[in-house]
Amino acid sequence: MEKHRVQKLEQLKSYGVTPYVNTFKIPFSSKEIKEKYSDSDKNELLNAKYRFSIAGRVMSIREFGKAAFITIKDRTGDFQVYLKKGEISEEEYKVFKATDTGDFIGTSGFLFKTKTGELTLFAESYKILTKSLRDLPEKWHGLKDVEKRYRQRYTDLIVNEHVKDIFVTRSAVIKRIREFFNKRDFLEVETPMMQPIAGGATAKPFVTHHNALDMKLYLRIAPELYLKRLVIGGLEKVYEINRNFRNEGVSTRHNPEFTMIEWYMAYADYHDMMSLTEELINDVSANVLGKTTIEYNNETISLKRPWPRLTLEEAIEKYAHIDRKKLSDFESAKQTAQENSIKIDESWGKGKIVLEIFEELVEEKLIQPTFIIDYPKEVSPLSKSKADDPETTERFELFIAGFEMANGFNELNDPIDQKERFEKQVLAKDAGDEEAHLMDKDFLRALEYGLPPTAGEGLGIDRLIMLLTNSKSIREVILFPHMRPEDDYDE
RNA sequence: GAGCCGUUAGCUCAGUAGGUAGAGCAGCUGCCUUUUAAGCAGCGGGUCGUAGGUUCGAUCCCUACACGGCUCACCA
Repeated sequence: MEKHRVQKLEQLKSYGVTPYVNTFKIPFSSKEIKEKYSDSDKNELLNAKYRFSIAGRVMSIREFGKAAFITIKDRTGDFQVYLKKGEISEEEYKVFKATDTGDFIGTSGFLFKTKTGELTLFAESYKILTKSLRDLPEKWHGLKDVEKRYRQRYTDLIVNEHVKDIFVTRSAVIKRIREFFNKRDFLEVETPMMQPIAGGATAKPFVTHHNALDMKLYLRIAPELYLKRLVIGGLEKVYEINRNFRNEGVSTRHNPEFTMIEWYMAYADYHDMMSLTEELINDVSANVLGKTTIEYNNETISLKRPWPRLTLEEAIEKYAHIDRKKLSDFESAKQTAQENSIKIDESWGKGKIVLEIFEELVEEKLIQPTFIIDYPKEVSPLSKSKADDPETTERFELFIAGFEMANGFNELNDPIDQKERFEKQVLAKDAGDEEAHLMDKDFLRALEYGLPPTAGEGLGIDRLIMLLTNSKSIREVILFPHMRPEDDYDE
């Protein structure tokens, strides 16, 4: 706390004025008032004396002698208040003198225009609604310290306008996504965040414990297996927007908890899903940003449809200039990886090696939206195989700006095949692969009742927001990104 | 988990080839009744991230640790 502020707090109390007012009614936001009167004639305003009450946080005070201009800020923007000794009571003037930037004030008066034509409220009454006991960051440079910005997001939001814009955009994007799916007759559902078996993805889960039931629970790594149970139950078209938790490293693209939308659609296939994805991202960008060409990290990205659909091998051939014949069998794939200094593990099969080559040599080059299709079965334990090629699955991933944005596939609905794949995962788990799937017997039972032909997809909301707000780090689009605790802070 | 970089006033940043620190904004005191980075004059403010070490003396050099950023690894 700042001494001079505490002194002013004491002063206010000595006047018999509370520094924390219970309520103050403001019928209109600053923006609403501006929209209505900004174009009004100066003299007309003076004659009409439109009276309003407004409130907000004091961002700056420009004082001279017996008058002052105060800029306050509410959620819709800034508004200027003019205050003149003699036009408010002596006591109110004393309250004004005890005002610091950062305080919330409430004031009533009439509208007028200054010499420079700025719509301003001429104060006839004045109150401090909430006294602020901490100094705001500096007014020109704002708050730059990244650590403080994330830890004290409230401060960041007060002084860095762009930060607020990102989260306004985030909210609008999610709202539009909901509308997109609702319009198409999808049902929004919520499935367990705490799961006895963390399935639906390959990732290390967080573990917790339920005391009363004395059982281990995992924070979910994906909602996938529950959503498919719902399709089995006849819901046919479902989606869920919620958090997933993965106990892995943090980076500019990874936060331990992140938001995904997953949706499932019976009687659709993965090509339908790709088309829907093109439509979704175009719709969201057009409606939220008003455009479908966006700048990201000094690249211009066009969302114009259709987006290329390349198989893994085609992409490697095109972007890494490696003949796909060199990927056709295990030995040549292994040799190709070694020729390109890509480290491979002894346990990997051909599919995993080809995927690794793709990730090392191609992924970052996929700046324009591109679907990579037909992934090896080896790395796709929940996807359906192609009818004419059982080692390849009908699966795609979407890449934009060099990173993975979405992952979708035709859902494996053969319970016997699924059981075999789970068994392989269990073997891998026993061999030390912490990310391998566990056997989920209830899910197999559900599949035995019959899952209609279904395609499903997951799309990373945070990454989509990064793309649409030109944010280089995922922390810029998450209000409270994960941080180590502060060991101490100044009082 | 590894490497590199950073941490100085409320904020943004300088700085000391080792002699306990400065600027602007913010704050305080004056003057100023239409300013908007208001202006003018003056004043106060720092265990220089933490703990050790070297040294007559450390904010500066060394070591460890903490937190953060970036890159890599893991991954979405």
